[in-house]
Amino acid sequence: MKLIEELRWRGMIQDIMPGTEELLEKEMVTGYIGFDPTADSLHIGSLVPILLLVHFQKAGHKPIALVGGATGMIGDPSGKSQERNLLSEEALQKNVAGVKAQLEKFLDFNAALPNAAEMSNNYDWFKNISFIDFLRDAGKHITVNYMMAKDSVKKRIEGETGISYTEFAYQMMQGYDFYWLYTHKNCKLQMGGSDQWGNMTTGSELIRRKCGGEAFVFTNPLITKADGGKFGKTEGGNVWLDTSRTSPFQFYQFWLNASDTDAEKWIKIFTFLSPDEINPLIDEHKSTPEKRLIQKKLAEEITKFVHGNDALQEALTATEKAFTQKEIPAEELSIEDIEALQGVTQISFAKGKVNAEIDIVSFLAETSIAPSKGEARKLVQGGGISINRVKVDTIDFKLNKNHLLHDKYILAQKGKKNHFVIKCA
RNA sequence: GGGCAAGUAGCCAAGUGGCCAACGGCAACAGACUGUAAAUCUGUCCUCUUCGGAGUUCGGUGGUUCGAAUCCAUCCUUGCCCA
Repeated sequence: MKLIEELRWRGMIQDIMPGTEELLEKEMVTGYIGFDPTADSLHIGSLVPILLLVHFQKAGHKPIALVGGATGMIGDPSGKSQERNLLSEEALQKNVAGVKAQLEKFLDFNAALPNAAEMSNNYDWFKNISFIDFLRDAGKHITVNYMMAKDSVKKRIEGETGISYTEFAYQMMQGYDFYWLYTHKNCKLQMGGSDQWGNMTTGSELIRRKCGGEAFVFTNPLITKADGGKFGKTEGGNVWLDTSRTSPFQFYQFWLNASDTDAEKWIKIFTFLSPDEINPLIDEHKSTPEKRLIQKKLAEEITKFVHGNDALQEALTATEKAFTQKEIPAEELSIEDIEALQGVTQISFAKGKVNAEIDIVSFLAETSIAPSKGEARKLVQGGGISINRVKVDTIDFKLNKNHLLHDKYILAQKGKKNHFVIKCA
């Protein structure tokens, strides 16, 4: 399958400029995607652009991952109804470093390849451009009328918060990035989320007006959930690509928990499986949905892609112990079983307090399973807490040394899906 | 610089002197049902709590009043119009 054809099938193309497909079939194209350093780790929202770059490179083209060290200092108004706070410079540098390190894992930078991936930081060229130069060099070629017609800007102008000059100028910077890459790296294509369409076309417009060049863009649809909720959020917040923030087990669980409709769409987007592999899976899932074949395959593939096979195996084992074997009484679990719960939230607790007997409310608050005693009480009263796989049905429940498994562990569950291993020493 | 309008809990949004920790919706969390799904129903949802309460809120600050999110003054922020 040709690249664009495949991406269309996967549902990864929202808008595409006419001529893009022809260009990609004609020659090896250099294309880029920009990543915002808004945090020091990427989260799964960035997976789609990452995957786009990987597909792009697999198809024989040359990907550039651009980290927005300069643009991150300004703030993109796209999709924001409010002016944003500026990040401090140190925070930004830390973020740039973190994001860069993660991106490096997914692309092939082997310089021997004709289409070796490259990494750039737009701070490298922006730091040397003076304001006057920029106004004369770039600003002169784009009219304010053109800039104001962009959705991201229009919404803010029509809304009641307005838009600062700083954020208004953002699209010029992103446009200049494209122009710079076009002239210095022969980069003719920009990809990105559909909310970036306006910023991206400003770039190809700038290239056309400044040097009569032709540059193309296409966007992927933003990932949504069928129930309208925000993609990439769990009880614990964002799902990150950094294992110290989101363990492989939690990462795997996120995908496993996808609803049927979402899983069917997501498996095309987030895995490299071919139609021949995916279509039968979808059919089988329709006849036996309770097996959740799509969810399992999706979770396996994407966990392996992001964290590697070892991490996937750990996640699978932990899932097995925590969910599949949940009928086994906690007392019969071996030390190995408990320690296999890798990635489940681990908490240390003073053994002395358990030996001395502690009430459930204090225990939950002190282990910060519940944020406060009041919350702990409400959770217990609502039937949301289990200790060693037995539901706690009274707030008078007390923990003592008889609850210690193998003399040091306590298993706790908040709700159906949040497991905790409390290690007492 | 002048005139007008707005600022309420994570978001949207009601409330225009006591019955207000503040209607309603969304999001979120927990329960039932289920397939660790969807839909539906139930509870919680400012903070802490010995569950009896206690404390801190309605852009900021001062004031009027027995009593203010609500009235007055002033300041800040934002939008619109005029110069």
